[in-house]
Amino acid sequence: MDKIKYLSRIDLFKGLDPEYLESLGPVTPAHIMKRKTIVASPQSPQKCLFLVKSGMVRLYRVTKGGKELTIDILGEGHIFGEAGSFTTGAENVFAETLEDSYICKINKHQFESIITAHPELGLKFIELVAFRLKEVEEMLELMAYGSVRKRLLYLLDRVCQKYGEPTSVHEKQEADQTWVRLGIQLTHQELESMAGSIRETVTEHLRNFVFEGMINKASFRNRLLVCPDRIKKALEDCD
DNA sequence: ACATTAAAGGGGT
DNA sequence: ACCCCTTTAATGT
Repeated sequence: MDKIKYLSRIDLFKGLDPEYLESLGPVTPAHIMKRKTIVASPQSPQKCLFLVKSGMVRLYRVTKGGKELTIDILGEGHIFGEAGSFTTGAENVFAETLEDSYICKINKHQFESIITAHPELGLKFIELVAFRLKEVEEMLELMAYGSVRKRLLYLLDRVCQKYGEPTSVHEKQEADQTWVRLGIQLTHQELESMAGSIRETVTEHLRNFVFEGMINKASFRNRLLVCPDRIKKALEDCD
């Protein structure tokens, strides 16, 4: 597929002159990775920056007890990895594809020469990292003080913002309420591993959410329909 | 922890 | 390219 078109969809390169993208083309070779393959691990010899051109990648840590803690799920256009002293996401993180993905790998030198040649990319990069930091801080507060219900609501809300797609006419329609479909398959296991709970509890809460009309699972391909407004309201009413 | 159900993978036609 | 069977994963109790 068209390389430039892919590049323009990467957050870091969004809104840039196509001419720039042309010049970046040669240094951003892409790799096709099959579903369920490890893209990066703490053992990776090289510290690289990765661009997700298409597909889906899950970042997670493994705790001492062998449990996986999902840090984030990245879709098309997102970047991750480490490049020099800048890091997006923490160290000791595994990255695994959730579906067949098209991923581009940039090593430290390539990254540095890109930034040197295009300083405004450096600024953009800082913006992205800063945004991430904000997300993490917010999450931290919630994890420390929030109930499981609150944490789940928060996660759903965030996933909505990231992967919500507008619903079509055939799907859920209600006056005044917008429903979005999540462009991602969220299993109870994954929610558990993000909310730091146990699966049975997640199942129970999700059942309640359906009952309270905030989410709806009567939809194809296991992708939830969510009503973000109601989620937000419930979040405020929580504790 | 178990039973049921749904999805993914593989092979053959 | 399609369908069916087997295996594996997800869900509900």
